[in-house]
Amino acid sequence: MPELPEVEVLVRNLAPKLRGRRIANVEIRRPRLLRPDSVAETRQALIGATIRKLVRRGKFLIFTVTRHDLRVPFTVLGHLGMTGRMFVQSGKVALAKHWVIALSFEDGGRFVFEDVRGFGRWTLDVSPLSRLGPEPIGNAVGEKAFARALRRSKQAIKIKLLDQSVIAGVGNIYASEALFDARISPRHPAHRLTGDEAKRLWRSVGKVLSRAIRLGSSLELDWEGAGRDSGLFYYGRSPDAVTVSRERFKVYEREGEPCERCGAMIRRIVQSARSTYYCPRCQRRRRLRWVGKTPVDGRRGDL
DNA sequence: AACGCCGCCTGATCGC
DNA sequence: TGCGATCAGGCGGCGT
Repeated sequence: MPELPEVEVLVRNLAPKLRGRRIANVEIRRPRLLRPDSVAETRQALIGATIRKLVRRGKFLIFTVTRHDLRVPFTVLGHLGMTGRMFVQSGKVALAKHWVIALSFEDGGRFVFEDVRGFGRWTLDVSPLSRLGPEPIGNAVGEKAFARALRRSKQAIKIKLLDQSVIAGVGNIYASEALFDARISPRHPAHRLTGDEAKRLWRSVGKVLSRAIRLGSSLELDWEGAGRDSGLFYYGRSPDAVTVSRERFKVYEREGEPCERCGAMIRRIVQSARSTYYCPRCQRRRRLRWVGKTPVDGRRGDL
């Protein structure tokens, strides 16, 4: 599933290929991805427009677009959902099997958004951006807001890491990976994390995501027509994708395998209908001792 | 305001 | 072997 690192690698790859290209035509196969816009609105806005810039925020792709008849640039917000892919094609290449949106450029090239399940987004509505929490990398001050959000919630910390208003860009894979790195139990109630644990977790999230970005850029994958220079990897359930990606994860989808730190068997639990993987020995809950009405950190106990 | 739950969606895999 | 059931899960919306 595409999370922050996958989107970051994708954006770095796409940005130079899209910059300055003028859109001649827009084809839309699944209008649902445009919500709340209509096909007509989208086509009217984009045909004749030029892509100027592409950046990432959380798991969103932010396209900045200009038009001769508009004084100010506007924004298209993209999201890969669960199964989205995007690539730029040149020459005569067949459209990908599950293409959902295709932009033809005046120079003959093409931008393709492919999405098997159609959970992605492609919209002029930028309101989702305002609900995002702090960027976990390259953001020295975000830790404060992150820690504050954790203090407000009694939910398990794993669940909070998936909440994009708490921290932007973390998905199911890297939530487990970050908690393993920080040695924090996925079941620990968010508001019970100490200041030190919150700081450690924030740093682990940054570390795990940064590493994934580094690894992503070193891998090749030939997306239909995207070319072998794409420097992209894709995590999926097909045997090939798993082989490519699995080695990057220390706990994700490793139930029953030994923890690389302590050798204990990695476990899988279900939280909010999503799989969580963790090491039951490295990631034990603190056992709280109560002195009167005040919790005091005790030794690490069982889960 | 926090939180649980549902709907969306299709391909791979499971179970009988 | 065949086929229906189940699983995978990001996110917006809705009800409590």
